[in-house]
Amino acid sequence: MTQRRIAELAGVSQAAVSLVLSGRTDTTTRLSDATRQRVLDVLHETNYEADPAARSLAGKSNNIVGVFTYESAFPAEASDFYAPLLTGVESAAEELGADLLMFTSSRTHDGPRRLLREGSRLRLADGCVLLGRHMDAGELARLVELEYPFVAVGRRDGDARVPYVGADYASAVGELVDLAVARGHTKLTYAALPFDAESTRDRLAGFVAATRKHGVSSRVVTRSSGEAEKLARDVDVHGSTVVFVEDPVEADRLVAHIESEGRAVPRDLSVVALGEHARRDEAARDVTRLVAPRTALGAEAVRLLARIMSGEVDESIETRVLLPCSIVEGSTLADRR
Amino acid sequence: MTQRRIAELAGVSQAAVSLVLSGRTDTTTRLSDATRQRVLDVLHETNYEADPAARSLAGKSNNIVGVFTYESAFPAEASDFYAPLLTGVESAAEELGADLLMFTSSRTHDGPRRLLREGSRLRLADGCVLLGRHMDAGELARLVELEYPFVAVGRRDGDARVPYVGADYASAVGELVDLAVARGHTKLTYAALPFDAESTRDRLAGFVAATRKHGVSSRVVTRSSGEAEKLARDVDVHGSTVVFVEDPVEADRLVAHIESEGRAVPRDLSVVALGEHARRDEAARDVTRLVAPRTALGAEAVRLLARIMSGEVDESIETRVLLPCSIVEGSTLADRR
DNA sequence: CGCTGCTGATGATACGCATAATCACATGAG
DNA sequence: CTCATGTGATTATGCGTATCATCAGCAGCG
Repeated sequence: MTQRRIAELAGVSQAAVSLVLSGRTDTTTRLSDATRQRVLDVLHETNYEADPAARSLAGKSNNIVGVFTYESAFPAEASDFYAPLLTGVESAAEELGADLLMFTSSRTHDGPRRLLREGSRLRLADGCVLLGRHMDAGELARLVELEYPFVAVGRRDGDARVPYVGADYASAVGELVDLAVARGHTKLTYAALPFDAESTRDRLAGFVAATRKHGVSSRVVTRSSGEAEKLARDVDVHGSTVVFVEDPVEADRLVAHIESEGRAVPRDLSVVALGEHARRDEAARDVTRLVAPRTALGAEAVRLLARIMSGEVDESIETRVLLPCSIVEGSTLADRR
Repeated sequence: MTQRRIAELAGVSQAAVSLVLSGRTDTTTRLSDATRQRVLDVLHETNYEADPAARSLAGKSNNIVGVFTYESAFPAEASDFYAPLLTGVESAAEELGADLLMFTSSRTHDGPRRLLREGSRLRLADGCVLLGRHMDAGELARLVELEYPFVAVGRRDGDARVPYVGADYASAVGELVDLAVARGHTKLTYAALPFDAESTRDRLAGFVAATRKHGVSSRVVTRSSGEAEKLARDVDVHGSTVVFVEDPVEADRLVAHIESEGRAVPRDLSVVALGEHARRDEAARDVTRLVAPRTALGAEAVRLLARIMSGEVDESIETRVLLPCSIVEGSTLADRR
């Protein structure tokens, strides 16, 4: 079913059909209400929808949002991370009446997925949301140069032209420090992940700023996962009463380790996690922690992308958004007053 | 970057570029190795990729697999059901080098999602995988008539022309009956869901065939969810020693109810579930059950779709596939010998 | 030399849509 | 009556690609 067929059925020209569909009512393009109605009737009868390929070729957008994940998104291992994001992406897309084009094809034989290898398969989508912990800065820069509309999920301050929607870890970590200080803690240890990701820097910055503000004693150690024992010793040496553990899994491990030594959390040591893993064991301790608004991140990224695509990027639009994290008070931060 | 630009750079015509890209070597379309190489060089330098929209318009496919879910796919409530399916879909698509177009836009204000409302947004995909418990038979029939390539996940025997990949529930239920009989059970009750879905009929058929084969006493009751108590009474009246519960959640409830009455499972009553819910509480009883190969279903559906799309549907291809379920022996089926 | 057959490449066209340019016609003013 | 004006529709064109038909050139052969 094409516009030409519709036109024949309605006894008009193809152009007339296109005009009716576009809904424009300029002075340059005029149609009488009668013919307009005739065309509309046929359109309705036939359930016609314009061929998106042809629309695209003619320079129109199709309400298709691209989704690029730097790893496979659905498998159980990855789904903890991606599922809430995709939930938000999907619901925002649904609100916008947009479909999602997931670029699953871009796996290179060994390395991570690469976006630009895809060439212009990208162009089928009107814009693209980028998900993943480890994005290639070079690719982001090339996307900017191509003037391809996209939004990264997660803070990406490296290139000032990269639009992103991220979680405001700094503030949330600051709040947790406030809470610890309010409860009488004056010696704090921060256990950082040995990554150099944006979010890692962000959390640490929040910690440093807040401890400085309160003038409390703080110390930062960098620890790989699985070193709960070493971490516990580090803390003891410093004499901290609370540890801020960046990796939530590691926080659980630390709690388990402390308790396995016959000490108690938070009586002997308080533990705060700067994140949350989805597969939290229901039976595990309710660790005091921050929770990133993952579903909101996905949804907001799509909405921002929609704004960018609609051409409203007249400087007035803020293309770098931080959403607040929430705090779960939990039961592992003692009151030392 | 277009073929015309490539052509200018290589000093040939646009048609030549297209011919090189197509890789054909007919007698009707000839290019000297020299020019071919020249074009290839330019193509390589520029990282050119054909515009999928134009390709599509010119009648070519784009390696895009459509995915239609009859409900939102990612939210936690639905993700139990969809996540494993999508995992399979994604990995098979990745193997095929295909991208996934997810039709999230087709929500009607109240009712379920409708596929054909989408009109030809569908056509951007070369074919489509349909996921969901409740598909509209009319829509499937229309898709067949449109000769649009698609594959349904889940048995759909209503219309003989509908290709599907489903789980072989009948055989698996039969095996479970075999197991129960082998363990000395002679009076069996089947608690069916009050739906008229294909899979429901399939499971019941397997039960009926197997009990008939063994010549044991069987009885079928239809029970809505949440009626564990009534179900338990039904079973007692009949004097069955084992209940086959179609709804896995209901099976858990039944076990809990029996035990709350001071009776034991499987000592006083055996319970077999004809399915598995993903959110199984780790602490809950390890119910004897069958497990549908959901990830395999998704992957196989995409592979079948790929075969259909490539035009190999010369009757020789089986477009209706049943994959075997696996059996988890669990601990709720007693040995009565 | 004229014809055929072959090779290597190009021109033309269609795909379905959006849109600028154009046209037919009626109406009113001069 | 003629010309400007406005209205309602159509024609023409371009988007980028695939492909068929065509063409120029050249060699072989009678």
